[in-house]
Amino acid sequence: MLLGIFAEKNVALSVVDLVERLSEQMNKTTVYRILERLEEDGIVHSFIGLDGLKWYAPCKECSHEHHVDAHPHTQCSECGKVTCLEEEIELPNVPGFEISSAELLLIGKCQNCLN
Amino acid sequence: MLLGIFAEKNVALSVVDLVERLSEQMNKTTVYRILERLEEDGIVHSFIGLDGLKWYAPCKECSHEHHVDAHPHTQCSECGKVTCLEEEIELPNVPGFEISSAELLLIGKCQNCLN
DNA sequence: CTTTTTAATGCAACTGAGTTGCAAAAATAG
DNA sequence: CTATTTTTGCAACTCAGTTGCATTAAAAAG
Repeated sequence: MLLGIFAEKNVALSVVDLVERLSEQMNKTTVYRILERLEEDGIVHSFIGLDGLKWYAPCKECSHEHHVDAHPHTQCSECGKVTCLEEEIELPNVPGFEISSAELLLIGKCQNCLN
Repeated sequence: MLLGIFAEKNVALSVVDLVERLSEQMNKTTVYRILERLEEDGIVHSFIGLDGLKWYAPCKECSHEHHVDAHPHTQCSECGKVTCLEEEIELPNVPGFEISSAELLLIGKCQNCLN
């Protein structure tokens, strides 16, 4: 039922927002716990936004075993909107560092705020 | 004087760590304020780590006008160590989104923790 | 040098996201 | 139906980061 909230599958929601929107249906703690489980099961993925808040979005190709994390997110510095981009990014090769996942956050202005 | 703490210029420090290390020399609030000013002046840059904490590192080519933000950071998921990488990354072109800066966080295991 | 103004610091209280412990409720098993 | 396990709610807590205000230090003006 929680998943139904993600109307567009490439638009992320902050936990704060999710807690707020679900406040009449379930407790804050429960929201946190469900999201935790959904992430473990590869249904959603999470990342940290510009402001340090945690954001969630539905996964397309993730599983419990493998999270396809290397896709970028955009966050509008004006309205705060966060979206997932389709394309995988190419990660740099870092000697002496074994990359397991990556977060690329692109900060800028979204279509709406560009006017 | 605060800047002297950044021993290696490609190793980032969390604000929590900075506050702790400077606790006998200055107040927590002062640390936050100095870092804010240093960032405005292009002396350091900040970003959000894996855990949602704020990290700072000295800039190499930043100025008040232009922050060269598109370099990746690595964070070790075991020991938490954060480093700045030299190379700039190539940002994807996102239609309808005007990118102003970017944060790429590579999560994985550092040299020390790989054993 | 002294006064006035401005900027930098300290302190305490606050904010708000996220966590924890424990009890109550619901689901599942036997 | 009873026993066990899982899920939820609630309240209290933690802790990074912020804010307001008083104090001190430093700069500028006279």
